Amino acid sequence: MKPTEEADIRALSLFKGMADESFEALFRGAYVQNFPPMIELITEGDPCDFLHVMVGGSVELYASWNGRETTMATVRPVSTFILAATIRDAPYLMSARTIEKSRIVLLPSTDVREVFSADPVFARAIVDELAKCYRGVIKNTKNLKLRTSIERLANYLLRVRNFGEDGDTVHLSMEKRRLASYLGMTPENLSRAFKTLQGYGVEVDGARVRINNVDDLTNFAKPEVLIDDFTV
Amino acid sequence: MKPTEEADIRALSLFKGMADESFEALFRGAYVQNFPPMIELITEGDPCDFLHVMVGGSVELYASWNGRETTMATVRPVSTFILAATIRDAPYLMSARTIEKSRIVLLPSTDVREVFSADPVFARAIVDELAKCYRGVIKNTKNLKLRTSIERLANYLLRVRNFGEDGDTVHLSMEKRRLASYLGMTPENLSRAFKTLQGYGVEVDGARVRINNVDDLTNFAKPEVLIDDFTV
DNA sequence: GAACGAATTTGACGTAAATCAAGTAACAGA
DNA sequence: TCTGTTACTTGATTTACGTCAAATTCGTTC
Repeated sequence: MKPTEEADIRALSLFKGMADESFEALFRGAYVQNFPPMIELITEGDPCDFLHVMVGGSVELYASWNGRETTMATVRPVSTFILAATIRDAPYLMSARTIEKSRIVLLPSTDVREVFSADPVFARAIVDELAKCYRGVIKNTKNLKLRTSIERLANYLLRVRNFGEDGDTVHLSMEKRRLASYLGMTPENLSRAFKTLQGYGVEVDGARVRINNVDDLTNFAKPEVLIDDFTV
Repeated sequence: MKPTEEADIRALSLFKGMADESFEALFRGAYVQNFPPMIELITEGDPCDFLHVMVGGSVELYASWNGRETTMATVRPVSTFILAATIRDAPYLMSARTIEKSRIVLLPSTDVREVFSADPVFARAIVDELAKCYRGVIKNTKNLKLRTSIERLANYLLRVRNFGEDGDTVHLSMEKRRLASYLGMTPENLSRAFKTLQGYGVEVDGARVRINNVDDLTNFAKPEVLIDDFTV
């Protein structure tokens, strides 16, 4: 692991406050690996052997049933994934594959659970992280059950937008078909949803999206802290 | 609080292993209250002052947005709700109302957080509980995104059924309109979904449901551990 | 047990979204 | 630069689901 990477990981809220010796104990048994794109990292149902820490690239978490598949989340550096399975020593509920070339630190689950027992600061951080993740999924459920697909897209755009003088812009950070799946719709429907949002000043050019009239779109999307603000 | 109630609460996985003095410290500031039906206990967005422990009755957790409303869960004794908000000292993401006359123990959030810091066994139990809740919500998301409403109903029936010699039966433990909302559909559609499942041997008579051909229904529903088994 | 109101069911209909089938644009590799 | 592949878009169609309105059932109160 490169020193800058270690510093980045150490700065994560999950590891920030913990004692140095705990951090060392945790990362002593760590593997760092580089993966090519489209590699299946974990498979749902498999036992959970490692806590994963992203340090480069991007990873898609997805789930399947009966031949269907849906994107649950995309993970980017620097962050961890599959904390809950690690803690409970339970099988993965989701699969993960690299989207692009990715660099990932693998922490043996047993080490995580050991350090958890030994370091109360780490324990507290894990609880905070888990509670945050839980609340994130609850918000996602509200989003899915209370909104139409067009409303979900509109709120997504508002959430990931970059503010600008002459209106706001969005760089779609994933392929449209993946975004569609994440938002719970088909690629065809996403395409049409973008068309509908043209009526609210949304202009699409490949992965570039312009929001020409933020008020109009906001008025339509009705974003709300308890659904769309992932910091609360 | 009645002694039998205290024993029931003590037996919850969340409180089972903790030291007696921690348990006492936690329940010293507790209120026990009886609520009539249809009382709004908590409102989404409000600050979280208490961890709630159900000891009698039943409570609906629901969420609203833009005039729409959806049932997120129903809680029954003996169990807790809104642990994540308590831990993070964050606003409620869901509202709660009593469905029937209910008896609830209210633990001040500050006490929960204090005892959490003092008792590592309790801390560990909270982490376990949170991880379990998190995984429950993930399963729910998979259910919503990967299945049609009829498939969700079929799997719900299989999950809550009581096994019997001459086929299995289900007692619907909530009104159909609430079940519909929980499953992400309208009451009208639930009614029609039941009709569709007649073709797979499902017979409905009020809140009583008979599953005449378990194999047929299972074959259609394709239940799966990683979605439908809430113990894993 | 009669009467009321609420929940549920049913049917007709409208809307949202998935599917199917081309076609077009973007992109990677030769 | 050409070429094959993949993603994206568009239109036509089907399916799933929601809405509306009316009946029917159910449970509760008097």
